[in-house]
Amino acid sequence: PMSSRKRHMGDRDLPDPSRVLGVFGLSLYTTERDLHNVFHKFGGIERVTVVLDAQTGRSRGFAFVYFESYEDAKAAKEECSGMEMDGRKIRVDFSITQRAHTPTPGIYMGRPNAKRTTRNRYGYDRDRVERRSRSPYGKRRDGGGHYERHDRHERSRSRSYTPPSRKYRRGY
DNA sequence: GTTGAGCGTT
Repeated sequence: PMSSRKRHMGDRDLPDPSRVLGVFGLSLYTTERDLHNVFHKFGGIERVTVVLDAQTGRSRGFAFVYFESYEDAKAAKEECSGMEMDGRKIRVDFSITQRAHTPTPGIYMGRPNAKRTTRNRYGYDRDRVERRSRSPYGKRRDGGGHYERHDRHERSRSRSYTPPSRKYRRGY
């Protein structure tokens, strides 16, 4: 929608305005409830999501706030960026992504009713997965739910998908 | 109460 905005040199990759705000630099103790309390003053909110670490369940220090109207999102962004919450200066911007990532993108999950053996204990055959990633099969049988697809939106946004498990495990 | 850059799970 608003992407027809003119872009100039030096106008980097600013996120397109939208109803979704990304909130960064959060304290680990700031909750969705806290965020709602602050942001709802600017208008109707669809939902607030603090992104949690899958392993520990702790906040990863950022969140997404879905407004019902773009105008309210814009106002909230302008008013709240730089504001202090739980001792931390937060940064608020329009979100780049519009939704959470699809859980399992482009991975062959094996035949749904295949036996789980030692080699296949993950619920899918790992060898097949690797084989496929090097040279994908021509025939895809998406109808059977054998393949989980990366949805179009995400695909167009991300050049190379990196599984969260690898991306966020930084040696410790 | 990590010391802190970051764009996402069910």
